[in-house]
Amino acid sequence: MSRGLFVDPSDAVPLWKQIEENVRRLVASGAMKPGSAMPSVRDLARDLSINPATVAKGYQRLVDAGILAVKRGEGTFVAQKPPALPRGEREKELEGGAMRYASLAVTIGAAPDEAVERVRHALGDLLRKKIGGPA
Amino acid sequence: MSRGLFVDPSDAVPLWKQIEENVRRLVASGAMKPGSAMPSVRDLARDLSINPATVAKGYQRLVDAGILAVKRGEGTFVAQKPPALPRGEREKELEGGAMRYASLAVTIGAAPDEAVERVRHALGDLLRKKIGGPA
DNA sequence: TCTACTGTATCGCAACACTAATACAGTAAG
DNA sequence: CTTACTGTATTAGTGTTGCGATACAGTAGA
Repeated sequence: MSRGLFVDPSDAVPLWKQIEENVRRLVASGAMKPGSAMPSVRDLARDLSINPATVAKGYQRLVDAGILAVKRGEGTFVAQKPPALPRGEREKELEGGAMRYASLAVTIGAAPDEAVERVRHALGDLLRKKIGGPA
Repeated sequence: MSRGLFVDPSDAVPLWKQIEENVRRLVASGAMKPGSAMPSVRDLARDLSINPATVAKGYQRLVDAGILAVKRGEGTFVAQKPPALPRGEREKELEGGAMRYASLAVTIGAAPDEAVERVRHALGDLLRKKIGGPA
């Protein structure tokens, strides 16, 4: 049992990024509560059969983002306050994501209504199931 | 005037991909009509101050996708029938994009309504302004 | 035929990213 | 103090990718 964390080495997405995104979602969805301990880089690396440095890279980015906090020599923990970026940054992120998605939709010739509906559905899924992890 | 095509070398996105995406949108939005001639690889390369092979790579992918058609020795033209990928593929693309965006929105803690509204707005912009270019 | 234009194919160079291996530094418990 | 555990930093190997230069092949018009 690996605490709900999985990676897929055959995926084009880098391992460290898969770790980062998975943890982001686990925290954002409340599946991992503030203050709880993350598996150590070596433990998780052993679980996933990858190098500890790769796990460390994923953790590091999450620490930078304020999602994880590290007590040196003790371990890594979920931060007490999920950061929830400053209003400005948050809007910028969302705006950029919306543009990318809209651009894709237009490019493949999808009807705007369909594109919007698809997002609504995806959002519903995500919020309902919290996070399943990878299926 | 380069027919509404621009690229930004300082952007992380590859030049050939910028070309590909711009043309896709120009065609999808109707700004470039079926049968109309594209600038030659050399002309466009000169305009953009890049290598013809880079333009050719962008064109090649568009030809493969059925968006452009080439008459060897004459030039490259917008295909008569914008392909609009097979239903399956198209849906898959859209679905994936929606999931990515929804995931982002949830991660940064955006309200679903706001996320949806943001997409609607972006779509409106894109369809109204045809293409904005790099900006 | 000759010339000037089309796109195509191939090669090489440079830059970048991912992953892993190894050695280092801090903390806690025996 | 010693040991065993934390995370960190540095380095190296490997593969991928972007880009450009050059040579090749087909078509149109004088």
